[in-house]
Amino acid sequence: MPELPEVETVVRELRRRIVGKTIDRVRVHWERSIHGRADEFRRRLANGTVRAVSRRGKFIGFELQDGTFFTIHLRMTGRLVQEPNAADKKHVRIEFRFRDGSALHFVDARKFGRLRLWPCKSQSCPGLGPEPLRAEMVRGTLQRLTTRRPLKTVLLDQTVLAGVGNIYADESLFAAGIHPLTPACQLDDGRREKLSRVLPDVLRGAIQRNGTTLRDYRTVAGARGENRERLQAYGRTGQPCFVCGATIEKIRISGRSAHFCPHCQRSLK
DNA sequence: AACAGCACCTGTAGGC
DNA sequence: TGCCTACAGGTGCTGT
Repeated sequence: MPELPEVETVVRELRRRIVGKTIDRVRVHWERSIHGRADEFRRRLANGTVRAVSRRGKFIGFELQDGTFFTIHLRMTGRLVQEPNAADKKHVRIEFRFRDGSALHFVDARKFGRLRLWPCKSQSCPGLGPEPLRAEMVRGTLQRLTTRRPLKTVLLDQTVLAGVGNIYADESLFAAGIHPLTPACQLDDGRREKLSRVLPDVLRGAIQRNGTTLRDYRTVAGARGENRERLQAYGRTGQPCFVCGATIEKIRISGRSAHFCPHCQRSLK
C-alpha cells in the first residue's frame, strides 16, 4: 500500500523519533518477515545505535553507528508504530526495544512486508530506477523508453522509476491527460513533458498531506494521511470526473486496476 | 521481451 | 450472525 509519499512521511517521523536511540534487542514474532536468517538479524541489530533513517523508492533504510544497514519494505499492509493498540497486537511481526524503554513495532496483517540486512548502504536495493521527485529526472527516464508496454505498467516498474505505485501512477496519468494503455514509446513530446512535470508534483503534494490513507496506512503517530480527498481518479470508479463530468472507468492492466477518465485521457484513440 | 497466472497472506465488503 | 466470492496500496517466480 504505502508508496513513495507514505514511506517518505514515515521516514521523516522515524528520524525525529528514533535517530540516536540504541536498540536493546529485537524480538521476532513472525520469522518470514525477515529476509535471511532471523537470528543473524537479531544479533547484528542488538546494541546498535541508529545513526540515520533514509528512503529509497518504497524502502526504509536504517543505518547503525557500526555501519550495519537494513531495510524495511512495507508492501501492502506493513506499518510502523511505537506502541500497538489492541487491534494491532495480533499483527505485530517484529518488535524493536530501545534502551530508553521505548519501542518500535512492525505491524503487518498480510505478512508481505520484509526486513532485510545488506552488506552496506551502497550495496542495498539494487536495480531500482531513479527517484521521481524531480522533473528533469523523470523526463530523462521517459525519453529513454523504447518499450511498447503500457505506460501504466511502466510507471509501476520499480526498475524504471522507484517509488510509484498504483495510486500515484493513476493520479499522475490523469493529471497529464494520458490514457494508461498508451505504449510508453509512443509518448509525444508534449505529453512526456507534461507527465515529467506532473508526476513530481503529485508525489510532493501527497507528501505534504502525509500520504493517502485508503484503509491500513497510518503515520507512525497513528494519523491518517489526508491526500485521499484529493484523488482525481484512483478509487473513483463510476463517479463523475471533477474536470469534465464523464464517468471514471476502471480496467485491468497487467493484473492491476487502472482508473481513468475516458474523456480527459484519450491519448490512445 | 512481455504477458498471464499464481504465490505470498489476511481482512473486508457485497451478494445470497 | 453463515457461506462464498472478489478484491486490496506490492513484488517475485514460473511458464508460454
